[in-house]
Amino acid sequence: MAKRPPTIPDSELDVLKVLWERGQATVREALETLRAAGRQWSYATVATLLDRLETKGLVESDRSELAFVYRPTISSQEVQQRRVNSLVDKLYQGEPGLLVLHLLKSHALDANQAMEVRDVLDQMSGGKPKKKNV
Amino acid sequence: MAKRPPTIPDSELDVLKVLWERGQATVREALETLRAAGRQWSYATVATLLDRLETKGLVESDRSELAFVYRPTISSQEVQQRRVNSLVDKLYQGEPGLLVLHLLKSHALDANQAMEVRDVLDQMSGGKPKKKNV
DNA sequence: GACCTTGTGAGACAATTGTCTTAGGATGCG
DNA sequence: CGCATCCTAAGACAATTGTCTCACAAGGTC
Repeated sequence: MAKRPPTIPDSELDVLKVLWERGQATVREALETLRAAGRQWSYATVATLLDRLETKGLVESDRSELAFVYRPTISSQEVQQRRVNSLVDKLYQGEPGLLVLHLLKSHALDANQAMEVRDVLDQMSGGKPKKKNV
Repeated sequence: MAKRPPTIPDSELDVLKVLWERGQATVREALETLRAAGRQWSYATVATLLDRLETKGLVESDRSELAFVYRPTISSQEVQQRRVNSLVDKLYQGEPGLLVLHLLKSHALDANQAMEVRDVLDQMSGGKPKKKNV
């Protein structure tokens, strides 16, 4: 009986991102940040989204002050993890490698990132598989 | 005026996958395939999903026979592309490289795929890295 | 105390998604 | 022909998402 993780719609994700950035925020603070970032939402909309996030257990609120202070209870890493897994399951036969290949083929990495990737690969399978049949 | 691509909900995606696999299918054929794959849908549900996909322009139907024959008008590659781009935009600052790193760090690749990845990397920046502007 | 200002609570309301029911047209068979 | 099938059309209906309106409480201000 694993309760499936709640879905996070786009609008809620935008609000969650603000909380990740600042650590915590009131409705008004989140609103300002979102406005600055181009979202033209009303105060009530942000309040609703935070409320829904709390219902889903993804943020919690400190209600001791007049304006509630919201804090995320889920990390961006965890959300990334979920989204990536879901994508891999749904469109890459559960094979993360296929997604990696797809990404590399359609978007060139800059030199730094390419190097990092090589490093990770090298560390992965112990040493570096130098020669093999080709 | 770019009309944003239609969203493809999970249930529709499942039906679309059947069409990709078989090339085309009637409602009943799709239903059978989905049943075999564990989806316990009614005939009408599959019909509705195909209809919605057609409305969105993602499949087209040949109506010359009694039972319409549906065919996808979008490739799985294209859907993958869209999903990946959206994921990268929303959770990886638009940096595909970050997603690649994340994937490699959390899921080890098998040797073959690792090799493939190296190949792609090598071809990418025309050989070894470590060179400034070109 | 009478008034603003900020906040929350409750819920409206349309679009989308997930799934199905029902009505009626076309076909096949005795 | 008459009836059982199979098919599509139309739409019901609840849950979720995207956004907002309205009413009303708590606190400051003069």
